[in-house]
Amino acid sequence: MTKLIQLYNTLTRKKEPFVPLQENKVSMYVCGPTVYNYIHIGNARSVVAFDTIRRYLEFRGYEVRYITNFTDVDDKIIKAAHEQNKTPKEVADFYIAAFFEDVDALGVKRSTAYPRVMDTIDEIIAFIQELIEKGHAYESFGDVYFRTDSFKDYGKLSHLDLDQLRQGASQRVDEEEWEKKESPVDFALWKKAKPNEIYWESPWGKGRPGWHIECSVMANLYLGDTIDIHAGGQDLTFPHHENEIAQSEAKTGHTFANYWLHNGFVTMDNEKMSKSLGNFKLMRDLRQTMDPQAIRLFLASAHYRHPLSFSASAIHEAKVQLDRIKTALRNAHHLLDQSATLQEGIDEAKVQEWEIYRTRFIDAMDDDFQVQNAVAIIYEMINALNRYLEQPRPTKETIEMMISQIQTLVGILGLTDLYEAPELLDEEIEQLIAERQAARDAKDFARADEIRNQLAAEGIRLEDTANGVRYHREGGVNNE
RNA sequence: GGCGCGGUAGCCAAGUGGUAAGGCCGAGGUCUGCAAAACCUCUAUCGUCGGUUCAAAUCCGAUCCGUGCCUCCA
Repeated sequence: MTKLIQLYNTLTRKKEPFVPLQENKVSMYVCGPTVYNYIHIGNARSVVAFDTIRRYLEFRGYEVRYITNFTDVDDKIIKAAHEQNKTPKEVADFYIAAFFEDVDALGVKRSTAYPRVMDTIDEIIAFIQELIEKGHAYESFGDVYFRTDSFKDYGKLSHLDLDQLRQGASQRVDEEEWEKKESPVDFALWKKAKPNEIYWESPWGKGRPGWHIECSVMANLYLGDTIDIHAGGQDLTFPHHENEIAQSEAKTGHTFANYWLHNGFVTMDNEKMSKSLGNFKLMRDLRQTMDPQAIRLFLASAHYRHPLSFSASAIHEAKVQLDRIKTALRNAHHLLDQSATLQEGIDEAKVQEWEIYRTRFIDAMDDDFQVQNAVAIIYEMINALNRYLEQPRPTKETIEMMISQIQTLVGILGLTDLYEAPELLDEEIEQLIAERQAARDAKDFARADEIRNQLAAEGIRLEDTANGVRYHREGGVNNE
């Protein structure tokens, strides 16, 4: 694999060949959630999109250091804490635990580390101090602001014009801020604590970090001055990521991140799903009635930068597709279990054919992570597998090769454990299945169907095949 | 106003110069005692108008519609 991965870089607005700083190693920072609520499917999309990219980079042989933060100091958390009569840390801890439950269900791989603001205060203060020393920040009435005019590249990521931003901001900023800020576009690095707010001691008095500074500090702390990939939702491009660049590059004098990746939104009725609009679906609620793996497959149904329209029927469609993959794997395994009747040896022509599928999958992913095209190839593989299983003389090793290929590629999409060996059945049920076979042999189809229906009522589905009875348990959520 | 994204079959969604991937749904068929699963076949000329070209969904111009960021938001 000598070809380079191409990825779309928000910074240059172009697809670029991906060349990490160190050969075979990738440093990646993805902005994590502010933990004052459960995550919704829009948040999940971001997590899943970059998890898939991370998994793909690992598949391509890179060692990925993958950092996601938790914002656990923030206005909304403070507000939630007051309302719930808890400390901010308690609120954060609660929603962090909930976050893991949600993303674990989606098959998201754990990050290398999950830094939290509360644990990074000292480093944040030191970082801000350095910015002040270098003239890029100033203290004002207990707050500290970033001096935007001191950073000549401001706006390079979002491609916004500083003068226009200044105009826009000047109309919005209130009188109090006017007094405190040198320029309306300056943003807070440190906020003076209001009464009854959580605070830390600092050279500027009691206060807490602003929103943007944490990511600059954590990325620097865990990944160094320059990182390979920085990612997040499109809505973070401005101001969050723009400000991160300003802070980090002003401090270090080095490029903060070489590649900026931004995922598109999940929409509801053609509108962006967002907490502020209130039109969101919590993962926690969706998981009650929808298979999380189907949700994950749904999230792979469009390119990560494009909008993705959420609907129950779309998830249902994904569930049907997921079942198609699972059924094919199950049927293949069923045939393998009849290995006495299978031929030995491997079909070299099939091996070659399947290398082509693999290559096409890689080509799709190499081109800015076109998962929806990669998934299309998986469906072609499923079709090819199903056809092969129907051949008169399939060989054991060939089937195993196909299963292995499918599982590897589907695993990159975070869909693992799609095949579970059929659980052992109760003796009673075994008896019934045997009885049904006898009934069928005796052409007593009424009795045979009766038993099949009875077992179906217990969630065990029987399928008659040329290679004996196949059964599986239908369980879990149905997505109906 | 500035900076973007998108308009492809009933639905979702690829395709960025050579006569439209894949999936869902639907119809028909094969296999099966039936069912299930699977397989096979069928279903589009690409928002509109104009231009460039031997050739355009794909390039250029115009236009209509939807939508995102510019303030917290994945």
